[in-house]
Amino acid sequence: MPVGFWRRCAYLHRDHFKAKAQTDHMSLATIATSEKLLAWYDVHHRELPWRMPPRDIAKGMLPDPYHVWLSEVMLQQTTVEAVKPYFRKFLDTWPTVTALAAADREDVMKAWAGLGYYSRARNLKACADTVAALPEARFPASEAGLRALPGIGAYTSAAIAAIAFNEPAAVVDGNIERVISRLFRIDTPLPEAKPEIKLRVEEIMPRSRPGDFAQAMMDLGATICTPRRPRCMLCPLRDDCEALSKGDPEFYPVKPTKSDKPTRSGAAFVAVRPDGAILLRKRVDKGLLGGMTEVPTSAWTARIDGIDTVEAAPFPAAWQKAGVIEHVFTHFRLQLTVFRAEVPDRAPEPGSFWSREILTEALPTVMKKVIESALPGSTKRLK
DNA sequence: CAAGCGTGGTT
DNA sequence: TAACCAAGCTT
Repeated sequence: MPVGFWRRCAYLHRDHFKAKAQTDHMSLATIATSEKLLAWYDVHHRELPWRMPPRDIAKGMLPDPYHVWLSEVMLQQTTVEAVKPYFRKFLDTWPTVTALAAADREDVMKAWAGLGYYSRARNLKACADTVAALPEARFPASEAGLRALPGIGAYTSAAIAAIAFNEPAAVVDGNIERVISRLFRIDTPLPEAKPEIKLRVEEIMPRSRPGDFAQAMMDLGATICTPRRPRCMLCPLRDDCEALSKGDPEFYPVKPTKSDKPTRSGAAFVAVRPDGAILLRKRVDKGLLGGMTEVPTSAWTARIDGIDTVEAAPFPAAWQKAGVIEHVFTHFRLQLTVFRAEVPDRAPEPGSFWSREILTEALPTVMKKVIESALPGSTKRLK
């Protein structure tokens, strides 16, 4: 290939960037960075059930805002692999936001059971109800409009606006905080560094492809610019990364150390009726496991040697110790001593109910552990 | 604004 | 094993 060919290519390349800088109001350097990222994304993007690939975005298509919203709420502090089956189940059961608004709240909680952070499920339903009542039952098409809805905060509103509505919103999640703090070697610890990170994102964000750019940054953070042992040799931004040039990308972002979790303990009671039904009750609609279903338990004390005896039982019965389960929540560890009793049919106390459909109840994982320890096999779906 | 809020996977 | 982490929001 003649030398002139390559010179011409380089020239056209620069010309292309100059044109982009004009239309996107960006500097040449930041254009170069974001163009490298988008070129990488075009080839290496992840295929995800809720995602419209860049080739279709390029044709002018946009993903369904309902799909984007549902996936974004599910993905809050939750891994992609954990979300996939829930996303499919929700879409199968409630194909539109109108369908979700028409659903029973209890059915939504049951479908969310196991995914964690249950305020998300309560807010999801409240948000669906709100959107369904809007003209034409459409999601607001702006970041500000979305931000006002329950369960939609700074990140999610920007993400939906950029991905589903092509609005040039600055999307900042945990991945992007990591990528940006390394790229610009930001020594300010989180969360203090958030405003600076957002400014940097606004700087390098190409106005032409806001949704692809946000997802490209997240894919880069998830697959290349990982928290530990980042694969910098494969990174499309390796030549621009200040942390890499100094040799310490793994050091970023700077975060305060977390204090260790205390342990709480208590007792849980699995009452089994002759027909196999289990006595359950509903937790209040706020706080830990709010709105979810549980077996009767004692209070969970801050002591490891707390109330773990039959004295805390909801009613007298031949309670037998069935085991001890441990569970780790966000801010404490829980140790529950599990008691089981075969009991004759009895009227449940107010707020309690008998259930033979354990598999479909809104039982959080900790309660499935409790029941499983008392009645091995009862929470495992045969398949 | 710091604390509260789940769960499962990785190191 | 314990620590750390994952597409954060609410109060």
